[in-house]
Amino acid sequence: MGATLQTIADALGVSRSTVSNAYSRPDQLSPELRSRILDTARRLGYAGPNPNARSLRSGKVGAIGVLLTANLSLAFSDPCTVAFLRGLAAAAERRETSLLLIPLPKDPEAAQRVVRGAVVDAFCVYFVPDWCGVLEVISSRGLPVVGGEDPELIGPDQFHVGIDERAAAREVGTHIANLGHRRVAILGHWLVGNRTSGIIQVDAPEDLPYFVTRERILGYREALAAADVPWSDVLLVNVAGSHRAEGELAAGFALDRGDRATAIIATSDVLALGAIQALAARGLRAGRDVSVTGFDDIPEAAAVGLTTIRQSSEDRGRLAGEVLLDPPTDPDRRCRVLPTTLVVRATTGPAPGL
Amino acid sequence: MGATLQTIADALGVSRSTVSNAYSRPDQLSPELRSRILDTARRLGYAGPNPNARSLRSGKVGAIGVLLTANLSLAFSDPCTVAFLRGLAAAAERRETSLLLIPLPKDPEAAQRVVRGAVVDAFCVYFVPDWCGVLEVISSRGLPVVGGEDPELIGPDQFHVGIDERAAAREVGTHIANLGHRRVAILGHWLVGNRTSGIIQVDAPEDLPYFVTRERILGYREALAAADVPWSDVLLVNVAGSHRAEGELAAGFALDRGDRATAIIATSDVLALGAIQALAARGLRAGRDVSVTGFDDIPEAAAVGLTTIRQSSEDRGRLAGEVLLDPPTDPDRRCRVLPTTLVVRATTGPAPGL
DNA sequence: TTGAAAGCGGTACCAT
DNA sequence: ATGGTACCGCTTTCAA
Repeated sequence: MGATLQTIADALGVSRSTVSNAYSRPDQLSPELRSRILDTARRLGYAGPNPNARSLRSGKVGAIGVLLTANLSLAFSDPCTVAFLRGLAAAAERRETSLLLIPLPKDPEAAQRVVRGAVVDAFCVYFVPDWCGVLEVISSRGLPVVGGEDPELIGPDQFHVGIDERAAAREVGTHIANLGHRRVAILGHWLVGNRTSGIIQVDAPEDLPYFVTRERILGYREALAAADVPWSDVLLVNVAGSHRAEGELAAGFALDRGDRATAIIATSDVLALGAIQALAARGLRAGRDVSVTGFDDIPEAAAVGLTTIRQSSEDRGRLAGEVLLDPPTDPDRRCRVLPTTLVVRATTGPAPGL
Repeated sequence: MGATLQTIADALGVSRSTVSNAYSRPDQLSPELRSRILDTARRLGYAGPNPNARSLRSGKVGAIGVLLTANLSLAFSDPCTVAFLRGLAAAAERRETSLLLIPLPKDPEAAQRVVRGAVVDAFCVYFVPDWCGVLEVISSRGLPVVGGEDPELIGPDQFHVGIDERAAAREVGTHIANLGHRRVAILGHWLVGNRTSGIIQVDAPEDLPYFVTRERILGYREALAAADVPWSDVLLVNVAGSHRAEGELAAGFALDRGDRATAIIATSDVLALGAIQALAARGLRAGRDVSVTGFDDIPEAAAVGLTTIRQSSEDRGRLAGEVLLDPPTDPDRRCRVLPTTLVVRATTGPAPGL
């Protein structure tokens, strides 16, 4: 406590450099002197070089910053995010690197401040709205970034690891259209920034703020349009969260009206599971009365027979970590697109009356 | 990139202090000058004060270090750990604080090095073996710690947030003994340090390396002893992990032998769920043929009717964060013991033949 | 092998 | 309101 390199140096009558070397470059001094130094340090209660000072000097911290929208606690509720972090963590620990989980304030200015001030060597952005400007801050700090969101990340220190969100969503849309559904509702998590769930009208989905949900919506729209289901006929429900209960609530908007939807497309499995609950509560059966699809293929999806898109969030996290920890020199490998599969199970079936 | 405070100062012919103030203390200079500074900074691609340098000088980082044993990725697999982190995160984000998730190497020396080098303001230790010496490193760094493990943490900067592990375990043991069970097996996660599951003999549980499992084992032993079940009759199985599959495997050791156990006590719900699977695979029913107990009361426990100890890992995490973020002045509040309850459900019943 | 000195990029106190 | 000037604690040439 309170002891510094100098303290030890003085106590032994050696120079600071030597003490520093005793910790950071053992080969630069005699083993004997080194052990004398280490002993004295222990005796004086010196904990070793101050990490702050060391990283200021060396420019390395040993941590990668993970940018997560809004509440961190939510990150730990969502199975997909947890899987992603698990993969990322696996990659990080192999290099004795830590993960700095950074809660991003809602206010863009505050968000930027936080990103500017994070003590890290690199960033991983996960589910961050386009407008908050954190990518700009990162690049102005000159730090590497990997994102699953913006495939336009292509600078020398910028990487992309993700899936083809739009193509995957298109598969879902096509599947639903092929089954003859014409009254379709889409439950989208955080389609818009506000905090309340409800029906919204989005004439231009290309302007939605979150890359992931935006792309998925665009994919659904493309597929439905190809099957002559006009976008204006599609009911869009914004879901202000990623919990099952919110999915259940949101599904209610699609179910409790005269022209009940015959198909509910959810942008995540968690929401879809909620929708299935909503059906059950109304005496309806998923796959017969109303078709339901999800996205992600979390473990529970298989258990309830949910039709969904399979992706491996864990792989995605792992790859993101690896890309950051030893950056590929080959520019082609700076952008990785992982595979997805449409998994058709029991919750989708022909539109009733066909 | 490459621009510093000085760069901006020179460009405007003002002093570094002023530029610094423009960022850190807006009230110390005229709004006009401030905006001129900020503009120039933007123009010159200056990202704002270097976080490393700032934290070296100010002594604050805005992050709390979370020490997790072995693989971080495991932390994200275990529902209990995830819940704990969720609570911790909730407390942290309220103060614009980040969480540095630190994977602790197996090797004690490496572990200490990592802890010594972590750029944080405080630590939270979660499931760390006694012998690795990280607590000592933390205290020599003079940083606050909160742990759920060692209630002996009582220094002015040391806090404890946990449950009475032993008393809770004692309740389980008493419950099992009261049901008449005499052939008892205990599945314990990480009872010993090695990486393989199997039957072990532990004559002195008080020497087990992990606080949490040690206390629980001691609690079980006390309760069983009080009911005249000698410790030497109890089958102890070490489980090298915290996955359901490992619980299933471990339960096999207790089931596939002549004097099959009539009760399986697991130190966590996840293991208990695995044990129930092991029973099913052998055509046995939990609660009738063999009683099973868990610990934690994770959501799935209720679903399968598991008898267990209820605790709130999320509360624990939240409280740990709060204690670190604004330390109680009252010494009594430096040690918080959260409540637990024995929840008796369907997986425990009278010993067969009674 | 060891030591001296110059930063790394800021912040904070004290003048002005 | 702005500037001057010590540091913060360590690493890193370079010289001895």
